[in-house]
Amino acid sequence: MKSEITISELAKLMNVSVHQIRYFEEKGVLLPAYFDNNQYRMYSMDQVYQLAHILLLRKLGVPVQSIKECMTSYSADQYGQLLNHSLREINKELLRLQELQQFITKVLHEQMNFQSHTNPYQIKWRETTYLARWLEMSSQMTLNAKLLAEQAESVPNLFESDIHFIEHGSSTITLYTETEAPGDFSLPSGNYLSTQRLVHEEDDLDQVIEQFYSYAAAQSHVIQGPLILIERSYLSLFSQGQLHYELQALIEPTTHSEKGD
DNA sequence: CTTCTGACA
DNA sequence: TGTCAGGA
Repeated sequence: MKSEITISELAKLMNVSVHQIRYFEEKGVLLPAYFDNNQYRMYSMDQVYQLAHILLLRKLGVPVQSIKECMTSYSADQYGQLLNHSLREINKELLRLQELQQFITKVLHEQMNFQSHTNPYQIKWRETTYLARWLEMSSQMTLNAKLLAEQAESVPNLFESDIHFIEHGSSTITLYTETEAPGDFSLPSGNYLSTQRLVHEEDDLDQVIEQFYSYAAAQSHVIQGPLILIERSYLSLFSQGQLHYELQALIEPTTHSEKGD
């Protein structure tokens, strides 16, 4: 009996597809031990070891194209460098995944937080927040694609961040993203009146803002500083065609007696 | 039933 | 990389 195996047996043994084995052959990295009379490829133990090496190199990120010269001419030292390099790549990937993981949990938390409140208005304690200026525009102007495209400095994951719209004075609105201290601008810690809304049209926002101020007045909250509009476009994932906004404004530490039931 | 080549998405 | 055709 012959000790060689067919391509499908090799594939099953090594947990790869038959196609992939032929592909390796096409690229000259894994030749069969011989061809049977019926043109079937036959593989022996040598090929098994060889394929194991190829698969290992693939896992290390070596493209199939370069595996040939790798296996034929690499010194132990060069393999050391290769291993070191892929270790660095893996660490980068790990970091990327951890950031993604953080983002996902953040979205989940914010989504839960948003859904859970029956009263649309809340008072939130906010620690000092540092903001990085990213774009300034006139109050009249609405944010459009052209404006974004023309902006030279791009924020890495702009639409995964909380974009703060703050009106300074009456004619300009500045867009900020959160950052580490010191930043270009900071929001003081304190109690903020907050409301979160989903809006269809950007124009609806004006009404929400009006309502916000009337509510504050009705509750005798004295608003300090500018209105802060936070856009979380990533939360719109849960609601087709609507944008998620949060309005916040610092309120004066009221001394009203709140312990009445 | 298995594999082969070649083409294609 | 998977899948399909058409032949051996």
